Amino acid sequence: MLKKERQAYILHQVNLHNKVLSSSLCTEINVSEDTIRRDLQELAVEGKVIKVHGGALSHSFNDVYYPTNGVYSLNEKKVIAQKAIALIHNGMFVLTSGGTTILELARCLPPQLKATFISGSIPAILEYMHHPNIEVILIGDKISKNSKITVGSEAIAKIRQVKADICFLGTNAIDAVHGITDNDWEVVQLKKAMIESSKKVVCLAIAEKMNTTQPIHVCGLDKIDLLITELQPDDALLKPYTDAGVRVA
Amino acid sequence: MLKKERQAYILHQVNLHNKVLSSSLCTEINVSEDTIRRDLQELAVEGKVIKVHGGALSHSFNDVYYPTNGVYSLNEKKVIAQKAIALIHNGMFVLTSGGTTILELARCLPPQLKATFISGSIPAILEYMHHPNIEVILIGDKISKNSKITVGSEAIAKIRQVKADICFLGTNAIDAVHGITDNDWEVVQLKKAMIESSKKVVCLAIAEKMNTTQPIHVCGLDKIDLLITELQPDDALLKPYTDAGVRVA
DNA sequence: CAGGTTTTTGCGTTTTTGTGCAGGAAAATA
DNA sequence: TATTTTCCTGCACAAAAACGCAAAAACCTG
Repeated sequence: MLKKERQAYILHQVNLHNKVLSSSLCTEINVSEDTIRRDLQELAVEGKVIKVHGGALSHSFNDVYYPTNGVYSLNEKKVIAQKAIALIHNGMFVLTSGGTTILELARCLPPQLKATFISGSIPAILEYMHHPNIEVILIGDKISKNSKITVGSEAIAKIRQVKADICFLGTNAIDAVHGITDNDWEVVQLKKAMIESSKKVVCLAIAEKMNTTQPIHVCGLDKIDLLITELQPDDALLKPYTDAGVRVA
Repeated sequence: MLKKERQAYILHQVNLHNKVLSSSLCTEINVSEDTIRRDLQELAVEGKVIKVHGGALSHSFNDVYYPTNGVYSLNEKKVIAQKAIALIHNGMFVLTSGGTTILELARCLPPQLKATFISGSIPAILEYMHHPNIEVILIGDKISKNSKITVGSEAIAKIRQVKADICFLGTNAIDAVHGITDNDWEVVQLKKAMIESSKKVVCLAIAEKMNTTQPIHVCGLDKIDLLITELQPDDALLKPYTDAGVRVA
């Protein structure tokens, strides 16, 4: 990895999360802590980041620190993302839907990972594009402006053509009886196709979405190989799902 | 292998992967590392690549990580965008390439306009999505990270399926003798397909790009219905093109 | 086409750059 | 205050770049 490349990655991380730890960066990029420190030093004198003890901060950090907004339930989603990332290995073909949880997954992908990501979600694609080592395949078709995802028969046909190793579904509603449900007919069609085209289906859901339903049926629990939430696997909330035969993490 | 040939190959690799290592290039092309270094040096002073320790980076590398602030020659591009917009009417199917000029066109679209825009350029698509009344069709395929556009046979096949009313091409180089040329093989393939799929081909170019050439041929002037620049139609610079039968605006 | 010039390329040698490591200083934490 | 973490300095080593040089190829040119 080139020096400039590494610094660009660091900068991207800083701008994304508003802060970076030198300790975590050095394990991510697999260089010594000194190198990271020197990089942060350089970026600091260039005015790109603010260097602090233990890492660096984004310039806009001061502005966005007090309002604790950002993405809704960000920490929960980070936990989910980390669990999901553990399932992705080099060389895999990964199919993903859209949604903020998927977005967080995209942001947290380790830079050394070499895999192919396939999606029709514009925000997700934008994140994948920033990654140095992953190949990005975009599913094309008409764009649904509110869900920012490509929808339509062409998109579904394309998804049917791929055979992915794993599929990550951001979930709007999941319930032990009704399985996964959603509220956008076209998005549901896509998710169905994605499930059919993947060897393994992983469902990402924050606990809040559990035991809720939406009007349109996506699939039953039997189609789901793994359910990832921010909870501990033995949490009582998850029992109905394990009882139904779904693995949880 | 000729020197020019080699440099074109290097440039292509840089544009394709955003970076090249001198070490890998010299084994690929089978020349000494010095030669590669000299090539990269030359390409760097020509502004084609950014030379760094260990290899070189694409110029658009930075854009991938830091959002492009000041667009180059913004005012000229605004003028061009306005002229182009005058050609778009309600109900039209519009095919566009990528590039900052196209982006400016996207930003300046009047909000009442109802049309369908088709593109594989991610930045362009993002702009179109913000528009209240236009339909957006995204051409899918593998994403080229440096040009932020989808490239590949699937994308070309999709473009061939459409029959657009008008096609706007952002232009890297145009010349009265060689016509339109570019430096990325895959992007050229797309542009060719777009030209074939459109009733009318409009070429957008800032004057600076005129009378310059790039290694790869896109099309001759005979394919172009209209050439839009920021210049007055009777500007002397445009004479070679009007003489060749191209309408200018 | 002979002779000279320029361009291009490869090979040592020297210099610079990038990186990691060790030990002590400084800062945060308890 | 004690202890851990982070930081800084100097140093060593390896990789890459710069430089000078020479051989070879290409190219003028009368």
